[in-house]
Amino acid sequence: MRIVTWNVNSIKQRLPRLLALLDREAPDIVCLQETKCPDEAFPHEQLAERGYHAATYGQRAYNGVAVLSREAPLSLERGFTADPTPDEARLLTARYDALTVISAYVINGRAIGDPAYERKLAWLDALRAWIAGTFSPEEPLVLAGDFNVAPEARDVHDPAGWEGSIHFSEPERTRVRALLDWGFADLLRRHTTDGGIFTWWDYRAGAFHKGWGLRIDLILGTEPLAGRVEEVRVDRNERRPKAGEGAPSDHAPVIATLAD
DNA sequence: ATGTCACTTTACAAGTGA
Repeated sequence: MRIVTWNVNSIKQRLPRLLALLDREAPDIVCLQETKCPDEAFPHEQLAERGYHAATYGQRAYNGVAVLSREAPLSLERGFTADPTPDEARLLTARYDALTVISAYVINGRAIGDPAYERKLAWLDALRAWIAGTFSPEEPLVLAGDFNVAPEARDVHDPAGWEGSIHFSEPERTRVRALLDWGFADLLRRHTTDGGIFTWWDYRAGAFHKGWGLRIDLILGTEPLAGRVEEVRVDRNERRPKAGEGAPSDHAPVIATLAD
């Protein structure tokens, strides 16, 4: 089984690259974030031609998440109980026979001390509480998406420079650890201990070219899935300006392969 | 720290969020 997560920064802008990725990787599950697309405008037809069902929770202009799958989900849930920002389309749960998949787009937070930063921490607290009250670590569950948090120093190109900044403050890292403590594994860390693996590079200042990246896109899985990890990699090529049709997202896809 | 991108609107330029 292959699971992908990708913050596409507009499904409309990234559709040619997404379709190419489906052809190239043949994933079973794809979690998308920042689709920036109302549900009725989602490109369902092009995806159906590739054999994918698209479960969507979108809105105009901002946010928006989706789960693509070869099999139609048994049920869907948009948002979660006690979401502090219920008007923002940031979380979608799709249930299948073999597993449950959550696609999440965590609040960016802008800067330490910004009201959005406090909302980010509260959102992650509420998410953990909902997961703990809804699921079991014994069941096959995936929580994948843009966490807007780099978990550890090895996930940051310049840890000393980033320490205490947005995406790499201790309160944010504590929230990610709380999810791991509940019973998730960071699937990439089941495959490799290497540092310097990044999933996001700022569009500005030539950050990608300079290697100024962070690993903030994660695929978390409970043990029934984490125990089956064969490989987890980042498709950095998707971040290159001329690698595909159209401009790149500022995020690269994360691709996990699990034993069947 | 900021050399961009995608989106929106009392739209052909400027503000916003990231």
